[in-house]
Amino acid sequence: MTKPPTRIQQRNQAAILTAGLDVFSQFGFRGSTLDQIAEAAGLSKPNLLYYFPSKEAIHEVLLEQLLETWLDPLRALDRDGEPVAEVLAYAQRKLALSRDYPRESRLFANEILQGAPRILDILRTDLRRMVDEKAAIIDAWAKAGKIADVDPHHLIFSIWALTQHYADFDVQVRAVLGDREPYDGATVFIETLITKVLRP
Amino acid sequence: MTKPPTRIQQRNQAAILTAGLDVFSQFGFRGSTLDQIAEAAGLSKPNLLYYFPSKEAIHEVLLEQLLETWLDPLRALDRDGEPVAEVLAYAQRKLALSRDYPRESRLFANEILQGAPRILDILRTDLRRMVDEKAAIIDAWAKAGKIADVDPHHLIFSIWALTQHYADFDVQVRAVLGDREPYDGATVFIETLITKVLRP
DNA sequence: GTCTATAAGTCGATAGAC
DNA sequence: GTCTATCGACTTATAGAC
Repeated sequence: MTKPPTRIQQRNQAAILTAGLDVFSQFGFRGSTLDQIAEAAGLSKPNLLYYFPSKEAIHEVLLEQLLETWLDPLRALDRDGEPVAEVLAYAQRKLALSRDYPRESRLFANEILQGAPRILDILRTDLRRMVDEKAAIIDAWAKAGKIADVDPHHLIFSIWALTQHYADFDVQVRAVLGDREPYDGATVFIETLITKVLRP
Repeated sequence: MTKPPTRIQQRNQAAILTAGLDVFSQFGFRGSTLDQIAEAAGLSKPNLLYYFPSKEAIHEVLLEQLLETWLDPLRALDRDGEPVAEVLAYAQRKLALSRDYPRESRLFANEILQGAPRILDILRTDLRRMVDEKAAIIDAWAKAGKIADVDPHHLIFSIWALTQHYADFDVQVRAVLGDREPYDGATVFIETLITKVLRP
């Protein structure tokens, strides 16, 4: 019998995961220390390790939580919808993820930059399967003349690149834009871009 | 009087910088160790520190070398050229950098992800100045009706995002594409995309 | 549940022999 | 120029008092 977590357990576990997300997303797994995470969580280091058995365990939970929701926008792409509207909606959902969950985006970027040691199998199986499936839908739309005939895999890559850039390179984007808010212009630009690219 | 470096010095310094690029680009500054770099360079750790005074010094040289050439493609964008061809050529030069210097791209990505602590000033001054200058050129082309009227800053961001994605997320791109070579499709796709986006 | 204290190992960097 | 040996600080993780 596993006892339900007390309120104090829930609060501390949540604080540790939030702190871990802050630190891991900035410095990557190897560049992060338990001292940093413990301080950000407002706990002592031994107390942190009372809730999670190791540094690796915290990182693992964060990656699992991330992957759970990361593919939802693509999963929602519907072969029975209006083609251009479907791709546009996908890109805007992905951009909203970058805006609302930039730390999650950077956690993912760090993992990929380091060679994806913990999720490479998932990329090669689950991710590849879903991308191939959605690419086939886009290709069918193109062959039916409903959208322009562009490479569907690279179309999906371009949506990933365009949207994640605003989270992962946030510092650079803001350094160049100064006081202007990035996401206002990004929303308009990406809509224009996709509309033009897909016009037959 | 600084003596000219001997052949053995040149060889070891080059080996250390190459090794440092390998390691720093994968794990970031904090996640990298001198042991890793020394082993990759084929030297003992103390011998490595005979050539460079510190870990920071190796990283600093690598970042300087990177920044020297990183902005060359954008610098070459010429207001007197044919507008669409100029932007296309810029994107293809940038894509070639990703293909030929992926470690440099990932070194830069790691630095930005960590908040750009060592180059934030450069981003806010030199980079911003050059982007604003080139954005003004693109804007003038648009106002003259030579290309479509898109936000020039976000156009430049989109070229950065699209091209760097193939270096920084190389593992993911290859996991999804399987055996297909990424850069063949990317070259065609990006040319199509930019042509369509810029068509008035 | 939370703490202090500390074990056990790794890190960047140095000393000194050759 | 290159090595072995090592210092002191830091890092993950554990022991045990409260």
